[in-house]
Amino acid sequence: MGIFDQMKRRGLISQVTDEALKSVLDSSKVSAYIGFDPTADSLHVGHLVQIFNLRRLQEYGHRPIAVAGGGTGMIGDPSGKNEERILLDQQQLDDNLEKIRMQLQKFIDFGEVSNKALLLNNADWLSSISLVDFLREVGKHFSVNQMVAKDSVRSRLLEREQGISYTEFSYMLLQAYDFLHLFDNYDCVLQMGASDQWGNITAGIELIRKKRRKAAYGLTTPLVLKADGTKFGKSDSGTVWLDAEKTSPYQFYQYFLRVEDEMVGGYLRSFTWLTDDELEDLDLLTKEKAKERRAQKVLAFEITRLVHGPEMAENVKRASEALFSEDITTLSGELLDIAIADAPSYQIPSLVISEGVPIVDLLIEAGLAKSKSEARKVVDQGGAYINNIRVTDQAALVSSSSLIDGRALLVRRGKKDYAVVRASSQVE
RNA sequence: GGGUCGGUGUCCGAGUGGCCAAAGGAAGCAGACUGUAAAUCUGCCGGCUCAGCCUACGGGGGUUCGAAUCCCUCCCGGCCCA
Repeated sequence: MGIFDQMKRRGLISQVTDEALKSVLDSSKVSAYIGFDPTADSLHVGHLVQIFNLRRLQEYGHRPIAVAGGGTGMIGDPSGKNEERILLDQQQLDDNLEKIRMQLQKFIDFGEVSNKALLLNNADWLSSISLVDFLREVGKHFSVNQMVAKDSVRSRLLEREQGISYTEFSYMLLQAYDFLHLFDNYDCVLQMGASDQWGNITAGIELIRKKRRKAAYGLTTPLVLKADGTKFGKSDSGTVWLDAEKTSPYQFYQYFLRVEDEMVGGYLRSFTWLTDDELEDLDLLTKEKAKERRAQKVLAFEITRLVHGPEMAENVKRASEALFSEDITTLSGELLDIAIADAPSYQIPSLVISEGVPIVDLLIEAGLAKSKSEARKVVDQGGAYINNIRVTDQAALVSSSSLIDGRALLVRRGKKDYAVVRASSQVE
């Protein structure tokens, strides 16, 4: 089965500009690109669909091109945004770009294979073109009438309170120019992206058609959503990032473990390389033995493995199992260490804990509450636990007697937020 | 530049001199039920040295016993006109 059918089967295709794309992909090796604007210092799970698509392309022998938006990032894509963005400064963009570059390299092979991937920065060609040239070469081919009709622009035009600046209005032209540039210099004939990129992608295809009289293709993937219809990739604590510094592998794993039944099948298809048979088996298990959450477990493990590596996936899986087991206190010594090695944790000098630490302070120190008021409320409402035992007294002191194996204890807030508190011998 | 409407807590959005830490909704948090799911129900939802105090209704200044509410000024945004 070709890549097109494979993607289709997995529900990864929202729209294509031309059905002929299938035969193009099946009968030849092409170059295709996806752009990533450096709007933050890390990519997040929402980007994974696109990253994995590049990877799929490569597996099928095509050449993936990842374009880092050093140039377009300076402008700001209005697609999917209902308000004008704040412009990022150069320094921030550069920093972001560098981090994103590092992340992309983990997923796509830029090495010595014949169809090795390319990583380009559109600032290289966008920042050098003069405005007058750009308007003559690119702008001339677009009618404002059509641009205004594009979803990303129209919604902003219709909005009462929020307009759109000329800067953002121009964004689609820059992206169109990117495609033209890649078409000319890298034989790139396909651009992919999320469905909100449709307008920008077709703009590029039109530009190529008008200027070069050649065909280029576009393919969009469905926007990944959560069961409640909101955007995927936002957890309670915010965006789920790929950067382990911003979202710990433990939290990352947990996010996918908690995916709703009705979404898990789709996520497995988007984010893993399981075979059709495996997928169907898991679908069935979700349906008939939902309680076991087999699919969620596979999803969480697989995606953590892809993003953070097999070893880390194993560790956080173990940590999750240990933390959520009832008899945490019976775990001891070595086993405890292994279990909680990659759980969120912080250290507290043993001298301090031997004097007793107020539960309220402990919750804050462990990062489970933002203020004393919040911590008190949690205790009041019965949401505070030490070693999985509920603490209801606001004034309760936690002392060394709570330490498991004399070394660590477990603080929990609510059902699922844990922190491991380790006692350290040095006093700082 | 002119006119006009607007800027309220995480977001949306009421409030037009005291009863306002500010209606309502959403989000979020905790609890119950479950499966670390969804739905539902209950409570909470600015901070603190917590029957009190402090900080908050774009910024600054003023009027007043008292302002989110009135006045002045500045900043920001929408729309219309130039």
